[in-house]
Amino acid sequence: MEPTKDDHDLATTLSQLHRQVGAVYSTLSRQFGLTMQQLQLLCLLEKRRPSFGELAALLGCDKTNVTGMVDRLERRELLRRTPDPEDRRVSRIVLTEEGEILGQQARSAFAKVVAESLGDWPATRRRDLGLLTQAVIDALG
Amino acid sequence: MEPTKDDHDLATTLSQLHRQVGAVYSTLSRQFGLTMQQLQLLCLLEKRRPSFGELAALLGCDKTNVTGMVDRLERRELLRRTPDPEDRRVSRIVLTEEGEILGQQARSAFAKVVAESLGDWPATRRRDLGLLTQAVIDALG
DNA sequence: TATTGTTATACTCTATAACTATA
DNA sequence: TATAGTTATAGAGTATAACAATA
Repeated sequence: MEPTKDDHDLATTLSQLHRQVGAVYSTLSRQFGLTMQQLQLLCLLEKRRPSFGELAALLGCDKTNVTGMVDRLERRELLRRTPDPEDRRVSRIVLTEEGEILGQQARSAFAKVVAESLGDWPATRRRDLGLLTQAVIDALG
Repeated sequence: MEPTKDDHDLATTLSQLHRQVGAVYSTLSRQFGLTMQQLQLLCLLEKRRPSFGELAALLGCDKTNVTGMVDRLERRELLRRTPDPEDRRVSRIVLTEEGEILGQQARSAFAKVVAESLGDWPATRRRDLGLLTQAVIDALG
């Protein structure tokens, strides 16, 4: 399907949003003494205990990168490698208590930015935004 | 302002969208033989000839990084440094013809993804998405 | 044989501090 | 003196290819 002018405009707007949200993440991650990728990784581990391959897929990067990222976060005791009882090739990545707390704080910090930016929006507008955003996620996925 | 549960949910959804769009960019940039940051830089130069400081602000990174990024893209003849006639300390960054074409192709490729994903949405829904996205950008900015 | 995580390598991105040339 | 771009340095992210352990 060839993109129309309207598709281009929508794409530009989505790009700007992506850049804007990235800027927020960048600021937050520095406040937590983490890189953006580390912050993203920690947030992804909420209620997950993925293998290295699964985490690579979630992050959209190669699995060889995950080894180093996990090394660095494990050195700071924010997460742990644990063996998978069903397949001895597999290691699962689990947050430590400290990592759990930091991830929770990071998610709250981002929610606070949302609250401060969109807190005075009418409930219907906020609901529309949530529904449309979810729809875009589904459509892109 | 303290975030409500609803703020948390909205934040989660916006995070997912950010990750999803990032995945699209990641795929596209590899198709163009560029890193994601290089692709973003090229797209930013559409109709702009920023100084190094201005480009750093647009990218949300330190100006020292820009020197290297521009070096690498200049080596590939996608952009050029040009002197600013009004201030001899300043260099302005300008796309070459080749860079212009590549940037155009990249923007079209992203627009094509949008067309393929959201092309069958009703016009009103697309307009709502555009307006709400723009509103979020303004609110966050 | 195929898959999981790892290592080695090379390149890129990122921030800090110190430098130069202009203003 | 202040600012714009650069350099040096160090750490982190990224992809490719080759490898050991396990399936």
